[in-house]
Amino acid sequence: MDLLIELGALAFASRMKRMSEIGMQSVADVYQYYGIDFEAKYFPLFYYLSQKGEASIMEIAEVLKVTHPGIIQIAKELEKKGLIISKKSAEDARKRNLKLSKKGKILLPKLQKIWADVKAVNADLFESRKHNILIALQELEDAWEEKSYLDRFKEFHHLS
Amino acid sequence: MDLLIELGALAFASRMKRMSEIGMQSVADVYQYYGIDFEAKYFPLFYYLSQKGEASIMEIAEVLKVTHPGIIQIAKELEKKGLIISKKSAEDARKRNLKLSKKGKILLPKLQKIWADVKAVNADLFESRKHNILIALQELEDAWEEKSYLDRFKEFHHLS
DNA sequence: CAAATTTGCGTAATCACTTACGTAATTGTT
DNA sequence: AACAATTACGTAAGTGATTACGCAAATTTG
Repeated sequence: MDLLIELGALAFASRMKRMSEIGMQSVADVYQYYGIDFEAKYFPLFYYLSQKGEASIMEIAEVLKVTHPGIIQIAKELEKKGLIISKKSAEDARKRNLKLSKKGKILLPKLQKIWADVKAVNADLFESRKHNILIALQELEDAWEEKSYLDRFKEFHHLS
Repeated sequence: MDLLIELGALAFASRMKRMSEIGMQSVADVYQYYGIDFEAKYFPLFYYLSQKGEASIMEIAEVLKVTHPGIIQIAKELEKKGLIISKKSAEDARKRNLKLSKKGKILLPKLQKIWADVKAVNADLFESRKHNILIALQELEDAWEEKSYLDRFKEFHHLS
């Protein structure tokens, strides 16, 4: 008996988490396959810097929708590996700006090639299905933004 | 600019995790709304025991697809709250069996009512969409089981 | 323009798991 | 029956994020 199926929507959160962990591990496997010293968790920050050039801690945290201590931690690791550098902003002394280091810029093309391949495999894995999980996820995120779960719940109770 | 959209499948794992956290918090809100001292993370274990009656640590871990130390931790909390009890198995002295306590059984009907309501709200939230995330998730879990991500990746490379 | 508020960052503690490892009980092998 | 291998459980430490809190710099406002 697969209890997880029986639980259905109620165990949704755990299943999402497990799936996300599998996803992270999968990307880790790919980096290892290429013998590249890069972790899946670095991707959002590193990718954003590769596009934006330079950005402050808070800006990155907001765009990537994580908390700023999370960015600080990942930035610390990437800085230790020499892939990014940071310096105080000239315009605003509160801000610390991050950008790719020379070493990071050298690594970038290799990573971009991997990312492109990952994207292609993902396209096959995700987009070729009748129920597209990426679209489904986006719809759910939008629905959540529009009205909180508890509000939906209360509404349901007034009706029933 | 919404980077998360641009990232698409590549940031899939982080989005899954975030969504799962929102889901967990939502259920927590509902318990609080009812003034019930129960946490979202208890659900899988408590629900399984309510169905199965009695089960060992490892059995639960396998069914719920988490590691056994995870079960031990949650069981510890539930035991402290007096909602479950545990005793060494008579047949196998290595095993420790868990089951609902009297207090747990008294709480159960209230929880079942909440779970039923949550399920109804979820049905509206999840199933009424064009792209059903539960089905999509199931499809993805099945696909993953069938062939690992790295294998897909390698296959893609041999072809390209 | 001084005081109050807000913003950006950093550290510490916490959380819900995990992996790693050790011990005791059971099972399998000869 | 002895010994090896496996299984069940427990503890400790690690992970990748979070919340809570504090300080310093910038901005707002009376």
